[in-house]
Amino acid sequence: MTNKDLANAIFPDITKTIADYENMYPERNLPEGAKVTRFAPSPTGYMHLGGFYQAIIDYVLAKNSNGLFYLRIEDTDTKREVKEAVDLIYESLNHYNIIPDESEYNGEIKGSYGPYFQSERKEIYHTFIKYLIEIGRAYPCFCTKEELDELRKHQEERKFRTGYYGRYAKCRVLPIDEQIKKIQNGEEYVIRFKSEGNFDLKFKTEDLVKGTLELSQNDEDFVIMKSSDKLPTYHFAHIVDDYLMHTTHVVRGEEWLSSLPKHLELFKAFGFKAPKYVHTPLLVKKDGNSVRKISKRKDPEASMAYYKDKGYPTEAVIEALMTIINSNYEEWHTQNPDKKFYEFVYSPKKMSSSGAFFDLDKLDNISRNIISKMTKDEVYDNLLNWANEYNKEFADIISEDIDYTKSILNIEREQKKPRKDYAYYSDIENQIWYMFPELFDKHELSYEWGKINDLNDIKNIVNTYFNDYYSSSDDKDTWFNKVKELSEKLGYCTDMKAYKENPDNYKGSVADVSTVIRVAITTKSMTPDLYEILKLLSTNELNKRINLIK
RNA sequence: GGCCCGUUGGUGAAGUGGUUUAACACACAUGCCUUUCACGCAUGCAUUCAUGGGUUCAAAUCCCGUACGGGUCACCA
Repeated sequence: MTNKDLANAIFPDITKTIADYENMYPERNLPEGAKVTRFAPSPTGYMHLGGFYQAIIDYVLAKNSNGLFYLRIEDTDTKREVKEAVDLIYESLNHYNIIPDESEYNGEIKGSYGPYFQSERKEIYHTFIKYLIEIGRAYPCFCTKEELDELRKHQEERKFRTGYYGRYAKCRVLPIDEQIKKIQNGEEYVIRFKSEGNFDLKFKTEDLVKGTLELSQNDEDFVIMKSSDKLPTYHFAHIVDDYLMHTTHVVRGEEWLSSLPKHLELFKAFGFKAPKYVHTPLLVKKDGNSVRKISKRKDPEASMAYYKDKGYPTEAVIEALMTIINSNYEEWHTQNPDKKFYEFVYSPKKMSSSGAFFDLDKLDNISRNIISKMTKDEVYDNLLNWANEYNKEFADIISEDIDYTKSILNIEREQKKPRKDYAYYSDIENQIWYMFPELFDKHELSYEWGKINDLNDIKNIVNTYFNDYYSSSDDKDTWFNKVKELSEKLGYCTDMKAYKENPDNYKGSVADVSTVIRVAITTKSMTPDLYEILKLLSTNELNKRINLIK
């Protein structure tokens, strides 16, 4: 009985060899230095910010080098799989226009290195495992869950390192004929890798972010194929897939660092060259005094859906992430405003090696700048897209008179330093509702009167102004001169300098009068240019609002 | 607990032995501008790089210890 007999007993139907697959998936025909990267999420829930952040790195790395970026779905854990997760992954990438060069979705396959779902690659994995068994580097293990629990307990009590290794790996010394007999008897088993490493020996390896690492060799006979569905574990699938798909750079979270020795030993066992690794720092969050990994459950902003729901421009989210990825991105971007984010040359070395804090304030600031630089048409289109999905009622209102809505969005926009009122699309309604009669009528009105808050004074100012002074055809200077005339007539100071020097000498200033008019019409004390607002509202609407003040 | 990684301001960080009195951006504060707000402008915000020691003429930068934080120790990825 030889290892070959054992391999055949386990995989009687596998007839292909590794060489067959190597022929099927030849070296990619790419320019010198091209990087092949992949985003390899497991479909266990929604699209996580941390995953997206890695996808961006993959994408930029590929684009930087005229390489290729593909999407591989790591669905080997059937228990944790969530149905819609794959859709969410695709939708998110699509929303941000991070389009993989190769992928598989809804039966549509792009690329010839697939399948791109691990669950469809079983036969490939089995071929590679079969080879490992044949050369004596993998074996079936019949230990039960109870036995393994027992082993761990035993090790913990003695303060030994836990795990299935060395003399604890009892199944690795089972005679072959016994192994075959158990299999033929239908006993449950997993396949384990037979490690040749020595934990007391260290080796050096390079990580593109962390630099040189000194790690202990792996000596664990870890599971490479599960018993239940005969699917490989992550460790094994990673080696096979990234080898056959010719991945040159593996970008993943630093939580994988500790299993690197396992992966490296596997590559070595096959005689394959390992890819370069980019272990990215985790995205963290301040929680009281402690810092923790950003969490799906506790932090809504961990989900990519959060940014879409709120209506952040996609460029803003990407820019915020790029800033974390390489902090010199921002400077580069200001110097190269017309370049695409993926033209930025990403440097893993420049990446911070500690956990990065994703700052929502910073995102808002970036987003305000981006929206402020859009044309009114762009803002309108983006707003409408967002509203159609998340605020139908508002979508209807802003679609009624498109030009009118655009005029509102255009207030103080076409100037060298446009206003930065909006950080995200869901915020816009809060800031312009008073421009729409139907929203104004529905709104519970609370007037933010300022210094002048006596109702008689207010009514006097407003009535006199609109009866005797205001004309919708006035230009801006005339308009403001009239406000001044009114102020003068009513005894308010029109010279702001003089007023500020001796505020007590006056009952108020032209600023206070302006505020009264502003609040009377909009209810708010802080709005964009009042002149523009008055010009946009109809005379009827103005009259209605004036009469509303009681 | 073992192993691994990390620690520069409220945040992202620049910085790899001397031109750093620690860049830049965000946030915050104050002032100016201004009919409000926003914008813009100006100023302030780490006498110090977790901490102790060492190497050196010279250290945030190199070495060692300590503390703290994080990751990982599954038939999960």
